[in-house]
Amino acid sequence: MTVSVSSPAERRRNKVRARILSAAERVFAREGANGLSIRRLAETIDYSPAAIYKYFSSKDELVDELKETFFELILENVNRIADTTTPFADRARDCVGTYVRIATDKPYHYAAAFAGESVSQTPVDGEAGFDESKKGQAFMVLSGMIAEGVEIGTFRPEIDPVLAAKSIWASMHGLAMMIAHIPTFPAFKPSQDAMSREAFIEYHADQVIRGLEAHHG
Amino acid sequence: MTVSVSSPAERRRNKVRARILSAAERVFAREGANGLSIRRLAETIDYSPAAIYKYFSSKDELVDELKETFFELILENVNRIADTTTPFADRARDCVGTYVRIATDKPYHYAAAFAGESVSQTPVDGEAGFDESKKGQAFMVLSGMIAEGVEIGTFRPEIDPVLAAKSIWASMHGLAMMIAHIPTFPAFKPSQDAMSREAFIEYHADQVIRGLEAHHG
DNA sequence: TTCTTTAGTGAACAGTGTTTACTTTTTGAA
DNA sequence: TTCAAAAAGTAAACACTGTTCACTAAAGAA
Repeated sequence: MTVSVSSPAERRRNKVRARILSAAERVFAREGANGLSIRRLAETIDYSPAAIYKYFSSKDELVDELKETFFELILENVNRIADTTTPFADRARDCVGTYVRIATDKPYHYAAAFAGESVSQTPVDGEAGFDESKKGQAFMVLSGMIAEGVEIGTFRPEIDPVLAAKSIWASMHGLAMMIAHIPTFPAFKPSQDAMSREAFIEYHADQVIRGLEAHHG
Repeated sequence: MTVSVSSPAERRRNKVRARILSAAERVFAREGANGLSIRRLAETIDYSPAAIYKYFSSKDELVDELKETFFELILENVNRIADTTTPFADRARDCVGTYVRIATDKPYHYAAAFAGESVSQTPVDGEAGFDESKKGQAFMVLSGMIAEGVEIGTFRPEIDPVLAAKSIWASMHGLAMMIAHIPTFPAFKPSQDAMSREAFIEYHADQVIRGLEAHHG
C-alpha cells in the first residue's frame, strides 16, 4: 500500500519552493529585506524573476515565511529551556538570555519580524490568530513561567502574569533591538564600563526579573 | 549697522529647504520612509525631482534630518521633566512615560531613528560623536537621574548608573517599539486585561524602576 | 554690463516589484 | 499511447523608485 501522501509533482514543487526560501534566507540574513531582490534571487537559483511568483504571491509573503520560520527557532529554544527542571530563577534568566541571543544572531530577521510595515491605525487587526502564531505561543510560555513564579512565591503575589509578561517581553524586545541596531550597544562609552554582550544580556535579564521578585525580610 | 548675518539669498535658500523638510515631515509621519518618495515630494512642493538634490545629497540625508529633529523633541521634553523639583520617583516615571509617549505618537520617526540601516559588522563606527548626538544627550540625562537616585538612597547603592541606564533605555525602547508596531499591544488578549495604553506605559515604567529600588526593612 | 555662481529642469540610467501573454513541460485520464 | 488540461517557466512590458548629467535661466558680484 503506497501511501503517497505527496505526489512526485508535489514533492518537486516543494523542493523548488525550499530552494527559493533557502537562497532568500541566506541573502536576507546578510542584507535584510532591502538587499533581497526578486531579480537577484531568481538569478541565484537560475530561474526567471516571474517564476518566483508561481511559488509566492509577493515578496512580502516570501519574507513573511522567513520570519515565521525564524520565530519557530526562537520558540523551540525557549520552550526547551522552559521545560527544564533547573531552579526557577535560572530558567527564567536563561529564557530571556536565549531569546535575546537568537534575536541578535539574526538581527534582520528579528527586526523585520516586529516591523511588519503595519503601524496600523486599525486596532482590530493583528489580534486575530495571535494565540496560534509562533509569537503568541512564545508569549504564552513567558506568562506561564511568571504564573509559576508567583505560585511558588518567588514573585510578588499581586502580579498579573499576563500583564507582567507584556512588560517583560517589551524589555527583552528592547534589548534585542538595541543590540541589533546599535552595533556597539553594550560597549558604547567604552570609558568606564566595557562589558561583553553576553554579560550585559545577563545583567539586563537580572534587572528585569528583579522587578518581579518578592522581597523576603 | 545692518548685521546681515544671513544674506537674502541664504534666507531664501533656507526657506526652500524648510518647505521641503516640512512637506517631507508630513508624509513621513503618515507613511514612513517607504511612502516618502523624492518624486512625490517634488510634486507637492512644485519642483522637479532633481531640484531636491540641490538641498539634500540623498534621500537618506533628508530622512536623517527628520530623525534628528524628532530626537530633539524627545530630548526637550525629557529634559524639561528631569529639571523639575517634583519627588524623584515621580520624575523618573514621568521621564519614561514621556519618552515612550512621544515615540509612540510618531511611530515611524521613532522606529526609523533606531533602524539606521546599519546592523553593521564594524563596531568601531557609530560610537564616534555619540555624546554630542541628541540620542547621546538623552542617554546622559537618564544616567544622571539614576546616579541621583543612588545618591539619595532610593536606588540600591551597588548600581552603576551608566550600566543601569543602558538596561532601562533598552526596556523603554522595547515598549515604544511594541506599541508602535503591534497596534493592539497593551490591549491584545482583551479577554482578561484590557488596559489602556497610558495605564500600561505607567505600569511598565513602574516595573522597570522597581528593578533599581532599594528595599527598606 | 560682463562674468560667475547658483537654482532649477528634462531626460536618462539603473534598479525595484509585479503582471500579462506566451511557450514549454508535465500530468491524469480515455 | 494519445490528447486535452493543468502547471511550470519565460520574455517583455508597466509603473514605480533614487540618482545623475547636461543643460538653461536667474541672480550676485565686479
